[in-house]
Amino acid sequence: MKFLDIGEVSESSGIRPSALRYYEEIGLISSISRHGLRRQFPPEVLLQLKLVAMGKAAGFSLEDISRMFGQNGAPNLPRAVLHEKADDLDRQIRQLMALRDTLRHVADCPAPSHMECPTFRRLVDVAGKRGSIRGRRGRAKSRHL
Amino acid sequence: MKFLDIGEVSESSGIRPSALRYYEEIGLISSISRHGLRRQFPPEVLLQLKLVAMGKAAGFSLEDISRMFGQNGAPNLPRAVLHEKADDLDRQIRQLMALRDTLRHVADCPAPSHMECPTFRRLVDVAGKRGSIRGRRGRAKSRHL
DNA sequence: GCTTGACCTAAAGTTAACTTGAATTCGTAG
DNA sequence: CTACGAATTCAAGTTAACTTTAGGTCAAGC
Repeated sequence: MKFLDIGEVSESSGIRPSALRYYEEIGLISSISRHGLRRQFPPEVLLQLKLVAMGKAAGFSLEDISRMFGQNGAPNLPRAVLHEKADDLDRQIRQLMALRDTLRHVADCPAPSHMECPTFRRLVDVAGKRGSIRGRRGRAKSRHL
Repeated sequence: MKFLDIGEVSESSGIRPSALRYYEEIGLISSISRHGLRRQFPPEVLLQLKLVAMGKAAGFSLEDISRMFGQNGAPNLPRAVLHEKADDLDRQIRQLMALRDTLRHVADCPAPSHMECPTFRRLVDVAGKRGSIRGRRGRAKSRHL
């Protein structure tokens, strides 16, 4: 039984102990037992935390993330919903690629006002004309489980 | 001179008037004049808001975004920094793709515990072993302009 | 046995990004 | 000219995701 205490988990995940305690409090991860007062984490927690990091990078709330991969690592969302989320991610990826290209363009284009540069405008106009740009926080929550 | 008032901007951007006022307050966008009390926005504001949406989807703070594309639409960051941000985005895109694939995998894989599924573990292990996973908020701000 | 360092809890504080509410001001249509 | 609706300001409230602080606990090494 090689369990990790919070300092080790923090060290190798790069997440602060206070955040790890918070994650446990909200049920995102869980420690397996205590050694005295100290939480003992199973090694899989590191993989879970990686998933959490990916979810955060995608802008999901911790609540969404724990619904996607229940503390056990198994999702408690129906397949269809997971596929929807994957589709959302595809849209978001296209947006990020557009932003990346835009950034590189503005870094290199010598035009004084980008607003009139056709290349710039074309870049910005990628990623779907209407809708589907799910906000990163707030009301979006009420819209999709 | 066809200017837009806040309701029209809100309507066609999907952003609430209160948010638009907030954006103006923090200098992210700016109205050109007033008609009575009412703000008049130039049409380019819609393009700017699209940029803002892309930046938000990437997890940048509004402050970061306004540094990237000053209210004029011209960035006030040096080229090198912009390229760095583009590189960050590339890393993030790879992460989102990994998450997307993971999501599709868990939706379809019938294994009871994903933690032991090799396909699952491989998917999660994409996107760089160490570092570079810039947090979405908080201390990261102090790290990179 | 005592100290030390890593951990603990509970409660309060922080920040970004908005939203809400209350009281007020316009311009336009009738 | 008056009423209406869309906008305005300013202050206060909200939420997620943590961090900070204060005071306490414990196991391991000397």
